[in-house]
This record gives sequence, C-alpha cells and structure tokens, in this order.
Amino acid sequence: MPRFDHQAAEARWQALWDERQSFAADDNSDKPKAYVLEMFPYPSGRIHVGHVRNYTMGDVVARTRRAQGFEVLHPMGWDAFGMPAENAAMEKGVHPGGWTRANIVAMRTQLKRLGFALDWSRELATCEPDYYGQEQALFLDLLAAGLVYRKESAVNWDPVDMTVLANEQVIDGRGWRSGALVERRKLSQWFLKITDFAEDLLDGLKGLDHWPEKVRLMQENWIGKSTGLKFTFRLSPSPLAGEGDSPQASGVRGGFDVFTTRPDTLFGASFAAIAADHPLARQCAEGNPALAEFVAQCQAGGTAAADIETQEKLGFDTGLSVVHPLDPNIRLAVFVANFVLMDYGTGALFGCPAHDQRDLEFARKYQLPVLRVVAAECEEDAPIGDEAYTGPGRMVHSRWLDGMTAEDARAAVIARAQAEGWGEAVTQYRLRDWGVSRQRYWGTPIPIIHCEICGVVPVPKKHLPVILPEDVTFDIPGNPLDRHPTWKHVDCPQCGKPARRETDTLDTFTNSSWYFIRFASAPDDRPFDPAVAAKWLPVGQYIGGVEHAILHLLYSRFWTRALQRIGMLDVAEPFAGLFTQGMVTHETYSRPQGEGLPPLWFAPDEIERSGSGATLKTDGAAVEVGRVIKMSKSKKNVVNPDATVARYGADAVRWFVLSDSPPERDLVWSEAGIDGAWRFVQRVWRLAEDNAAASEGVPEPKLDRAVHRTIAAVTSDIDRLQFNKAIARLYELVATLERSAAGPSRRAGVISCLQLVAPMAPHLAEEAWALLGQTGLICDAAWPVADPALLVDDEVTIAVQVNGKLKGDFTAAKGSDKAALEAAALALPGVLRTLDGAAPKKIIVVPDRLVNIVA
RNA sequence: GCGGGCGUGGCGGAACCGGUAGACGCAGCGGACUUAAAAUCCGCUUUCCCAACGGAAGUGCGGGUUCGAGUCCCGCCGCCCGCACCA
Repeated sequence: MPRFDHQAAEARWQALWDERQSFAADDNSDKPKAYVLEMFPYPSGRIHVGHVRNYTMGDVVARTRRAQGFEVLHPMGWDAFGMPAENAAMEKGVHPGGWTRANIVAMRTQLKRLGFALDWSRELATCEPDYYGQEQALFLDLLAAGLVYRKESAVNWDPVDMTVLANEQVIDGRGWRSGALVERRKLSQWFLKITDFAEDLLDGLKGLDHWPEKVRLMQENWIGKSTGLKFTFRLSPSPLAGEGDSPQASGVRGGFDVFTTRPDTLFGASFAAIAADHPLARQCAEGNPALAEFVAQCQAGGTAAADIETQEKLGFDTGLSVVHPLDPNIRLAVFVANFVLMDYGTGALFGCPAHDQRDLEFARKYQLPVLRVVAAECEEDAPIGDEAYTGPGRMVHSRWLDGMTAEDARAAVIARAQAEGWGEAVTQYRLRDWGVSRQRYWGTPIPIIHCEICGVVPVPKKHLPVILPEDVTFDIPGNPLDRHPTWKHVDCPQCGKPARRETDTLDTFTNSSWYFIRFASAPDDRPFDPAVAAKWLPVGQYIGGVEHAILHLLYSRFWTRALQRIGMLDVAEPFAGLFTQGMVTHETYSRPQGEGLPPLWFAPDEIERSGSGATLKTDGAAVEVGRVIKMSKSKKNVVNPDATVARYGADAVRWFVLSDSPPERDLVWSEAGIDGAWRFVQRVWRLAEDNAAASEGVPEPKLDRAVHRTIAAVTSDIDRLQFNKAIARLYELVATLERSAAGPSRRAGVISCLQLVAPMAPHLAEEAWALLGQTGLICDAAWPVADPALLVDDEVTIAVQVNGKLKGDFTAAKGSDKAALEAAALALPGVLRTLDGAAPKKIIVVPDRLVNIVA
C-alpha cells in the first residue's frame, strides 16, 4: 500500500513556502497583527527535543493565527553570546565566534527541517555587530538618562583562571574549573537602575492576566515589597574613640538607621543588631581584634542556601548601646550579628524576640529579655516558648499602645515617629539593581572609555559599534580583551589623550532584553523604528521555559519600561501573553565505575532496550536504567531529533511532542509514543486518498455535526494552548470519518479535518490538500468556522440516578419537559429494580442532563 | 521556614459552571486478513463478586456540605517547583 512519503513531501513544501515567502511578516499589512514568539535558542550545538517542543507549540499558534486572518510575525534568532562558547574555546581550542557560528548553521538547518512557519528574513544573532552595536547605543541612551551607574561591588574571583565566576560556578567555595579557592574581590562595575522601576514592575504584573499566576507570584516575591518604619537609633553617650575617617563616619557616629515592618513591637525590643559589613561594625572592629575576627568569620561564611538553614545565630557584643526611640531611659545593646544582611534595608535592625523567630533564637543564646507585646486572645502573660508569635492580636506591655490592635499600633508608632522627627514610613524592596558587567570576552563590549583626565567617557555614538575583536587567544587564563595588543588602547574622545577601553562586556541577559523589539523593526542606523515596533508589540503569545520566570522576563519588562521612560518606545509591557512549557525528559543509562568514581553515562542511541532492562549495544552487557529526568548533556540522556525526523518525518515528531502531555507539564520522550504519531499521519493520508475524488450522495447531518463540533473544540483548544486535547479530538474525528459512508459530508469533513491538522502536521496537510485538488496552499486557506446551527444537538442522553447512583440512561428530544423526563426515568428497568415498588421521596430533574430519584 | 502547584487505570492523561469518572493515546490481550510476516482492521482492557443476568467499591487519607463531590469546605499524608536568615 502506498504510504505518505514524508521525505519528499517535506522537501517539496518547505521549498515552496520558502520560495513564496509564505511566512514573511508585512509591516504594512492592514490585517490585525499577531506577534508569536518563542524564546530564542542559545546556539549550544544541536537542537534537542525540548527545542522541538517549544517551537512546535509556537508554530501551531502562528499557523492558526495566520489562517484566522492575522498578519503574523513569527521570527527566529540566536542568543549567541555567552560562556559555553568560551568554555568550548578553552577545552577544544576553537574560537568562540567560529564555534557559535558553526552551531548556528547546524541548528538553523535542523529547525528548517521541521517546517516551522518562521520569517527567516528577520533572523538575527546577538553576537553580530549589527545587533550588539545597537545594544551599545541603547546602553548609552540609558546612561544619558541616568539609568546606568557605576559602583564598587563584590564578585567571586577565581585566582587561577583569573576570571569572575557566577554564583552557580562556585562549588564549596572553589572555582568549578580550576578548583581554586574563590576570593571575594571588589570591582567597579556597571549597574542598571532596575530598582527605579520596582513599583512599576510590581504594579504592571496586575495587568498581565494572560500570564501564569505562578510566574506573576514569583516576580512579585522577587521584587519583594514591604512597608514599614525606618528610624534612627541614637548611640548612647558615644564611647567611640577617635575620629572615623570613612565617608559614612558622620552617619555612624551619631547612630544608625534601622528598618522594620513591625514598629508595633518596638516596646518588645531587647537588642539592636548590625551586619558584619555595616560601616559601624568595621569601625568598631578597628580597635577590637576579637570583633575583627568575628566580622571576617561572618564574611567567609557560605552564602550557599543549604548552610543558612542550619547556621546558628551568632552575635558579638560591640559594647555600644543605643537609645530606645520611645523611651530615652531604655538602652539596647548593639550586636554584630551573622544573620543581618547588609544589602537589605539599612543593614541593621532592632530585635524583638517575642515576635520574630530569628530574634528569639538569638535572645535565647545570649540570655536577652523576651517580652511579649502582642497577645492573641487570653494569653497576655503566656510565656514565649521556642516559637515567636507572629500572628495578629492586641498590644500589651506597651504603655500608650496597650489595647490597640497590632495593626493600629503600627500606624500609631509610624505617626509618632514622623511627628517627632526620628523616623518615617518607607517602602523596601528586595530587588537589587542589575549588575551587568562581566569580566568575560564573548559578550557585548561596554561602550565606555576610561581617561585619566576626563574620567569615564561614553563612546560617541558615531563611533559605534565598538567591535569585539576576534583575533584573540584562549591559551592563557583571563580575559583576552585585557591582553589584546591594541584593542583597549584608544584616544579619549574628549581630550584626545591616550585612554583605555572598558574591557568588561555586558551580561548576556541584556542581549535577550530587547531582541523581540529588534525582530519587529531592524533599521541599519538605529536600534529600531518606534512606529514600526509599536505596530507589532507587545508580543501576543510568548512561549518558553519556566526557568526564565524571573530573570529574563523581569529584565525584559524593565528594559521595555526604561525605553518607554526615555521616550523611545511607547510600550510598557513587552509580553501580553506568556506560556511556560514543561521540560522534555528521558530515562538515563549508566554503569558504576567503582568506588568514589561517578557512574559512566550512556546516550539513548548507545542502548538496546528490552523489557525492564537495557544493554549496551557495543558489548551487550547490562546497564542500569535510571530515573526519568530533564535532558542534560552531563547525563547524556539528550535525544537529538535528526534521526527521528529522518525516520518518522517532521510531522510525526511535531504531532508527538504535542500529543500526550499537557504542554505545561513535563513530557517523557519515548520511541513508542512516536510510533503512534507516525501511525496517525499514515491514517490521515489514507483518509485523504480514499476521499480524493468528489463524491455523489446525500448529506449526512450527523457527520456534519460531528465535524463542526470538532472545528469548534479544536479552535478553542488551540486558543488555550491545550494541544493535547485538540489532538485527542482529531483522533476522534478521524475515526468517525473512517467509519462513515462516502459522500459529500465525508469529503467536506476530510477537508475540514486537514485544515485542523495543518498547524500541527503542515507537510501532510499540504500534500493531502493538493491530492484533494484544493486550490492554493493550505497554509493560506482561511481557518474553518463552525456553524453554530450544527453545534446544537436535537437529541440528548439523559442519565438516570437513584440516590445519586447511576442506574441507566435514555435518549430524549432536546428541551423535553420535566414531567416527560421523570416518567421516562421511572420506567427504566434498572430504576424499577432498584426501587422495588417503593415510592420515590423526591425527584430532581436537570433539563437535558439527568434525573435523580431520591428513594 | 515562606510562597505556589500537584495527587484519577499498567503508563501519559480527559472530565465545561457540582450532574453518566477513566475521553484520546501508549502498552497489553484476543480475533480477522495473509502460505507466513509486516502493515491494516475489529473487539476487550479500573478493581472485586458472579457461569451469566447483574451487583458492589472506586479519583492520596479522614471528615463535612449537597438530591448528587475527582470538582466545594475543614484536617492530614505524599510528591514537585520557586525563594531562602528580607528585619
């Protein structure tokens, strides 16, 4: 039997789409616009199945929107700067640029083989000067607008590789590559003022109702707004000897500021605590070696998540004390404490052990008083045990606050502080400014020149782009830009004297913070044309991995708002709709290598799978079949789709990745699953062959109704990105069509069916469309619309229950009256048997649905 | 610790607003076609009792609301994700 020849069909239709520029987006179209975007890939080597799933989902949306009459922008590009390229350079001795560009070529070919409806004319790669040069221009615009600044900041420095490490690259305090103990170094770095937008970014989340609630919550927590009181603790008669010479010394000498969300508990205060790197702590440490050692110990302490939980609350009494702001007769000892963070609030706090768990642990350790000031009902003098009370209640032991609710007391204390001038209501955010300097080669050069005379000088825009030199080597550790013979030496644009280029590059997240704007508009002479960009933006449907829920999505929102603030683009939120898809997972295969050694991992294509076990193809010996986990290079459980696409065809692969699992959940990759998808492709093809010719006969209303119900359901499923449900309905429709008699209804049904299948399996659909003699391409055909008249059934099945348990059903005309339904239900044999002559107490009738007899 | 999500057959998963639980797919079993195989088609497939007709139980566990609960409420248990000493 002739089969659907996927290889020929794929080649034919891909060439034709390309030739006709079927998926090129027209900026000047009168049609309504739809911008469909999947997160662009990092060119790491080869496409994996996770990419296929991501891009297939976007493709279904794009193709459907196009059929529905939208002008669709569905572009593709490459997030091409980043560390893996440098790692490859060091490991394999290749150039990051060459490696990256070769990967792009390979991955582009792979993507094209899958038949995605992409506008390739808008392809971009962030590592090319025509992209990063425009990014440099935007950086300078933000700098001019005061949204970029420079400050000293600590980094993880690997002294062997002479490079800065990301937190994830520091393992047990050592560099992941060199194994050297990592140092904390202070470097002058560039920051973007994302904190200026904290309130806007938080507020904007409310309007993003096509975003997953989960992602909105994650961003909300990340921004971490809290409101409370900031007030000044005056140091009680200062025992501090000598004049501090630090710039903050004046602030320190008189006292220090603390922030609290619980000003109501101020009368329960029993100590004050400051961070180890608080200016006052450093000042005190100067004359106190023991304290200096404690401070050093705190700073060395791992910030690794696991440590923190178990870490004991430790403090060191500075000997200083501060005056309680509500009663000058109360003095509180000032501790340096390891649990106080310098980069949140003011780096100092007052401790109220009764109502804060950490403060309680601290107070117990150092025998400080624990005074309850908030009482829930009837427990005014109940002692505080091991748990601080953080719930609501009324004030006790708090003088003029007594009897107020804690909530009222908060307001009262803030009002008093403001009236008396020792404190004010403030809003705090956890969000920090975004440090964008990377001491790395393969990134966007920061367009800044350092001049001994003029200081920091922006590169004049007419000198952009600052091209990243490619004649560099990686044989010695460190940033090759630093040791490049000529690149960093440049004349100061202001005074003309010899100066030095900034050798840091921008964080790769800056590249992905505006690429969606560049896709919409990419003129040669500026980053984008605001009018053209505004036609497309915001992205209507953005699809990508949930791992970007915070950083990329927050940075992009910030970048867009920043451009709006400086008047470059009138868009506040870049992504109107967001969908986060699940991962593709696969089981793992390994063999132990003996004691102390990690197991040896094998790739799926090295394995012969049999029943519950597996053997290695090369030696036939058994390997361990491990858990199903996210595909990762290190566990070698990555499936490269090339072989599968060649064997089963792009359509079967696309169909499979959409079929079983709901898109937001993880998908387990299996060969068996794709067999089923392949069978479906063949089934649809046979169905098309059987109905290739026009057919005589009478219409069949039942079949028409089934077809139109499927049209309505699949359309709504795709709208809600529930591809697995759409696919289940298409299986049902195909089965129904196969079973029905030949005739005009069946042929019409097959045609509609092909259109519904087209977004998922476009090559098959085109080939079958042509076979049926339809004009034009199916990708240009208008989406089928369900006839509302055909969605209504004239007959309904009525379920019959006795005491809520199903006893049978019957068919009735739609809209039958209650009495008729009741009578029919009571006559059912199952009902008669169950009632056994007893009279029903009550009968509940839900029209067109069910009858429940209460006996 | 805080925040969020999830828990349904052998497996992936359906079930709109509280109204026939298990759609659809995978795997499995049986059958048809075939010299045979592949391919394809048809049937069965939650569990228990029964020869059968039929019946009972059943959506992590325990309660509750309701004529009726996978769905709503209360209390547990388990798993997953995010953040993590945030004052």
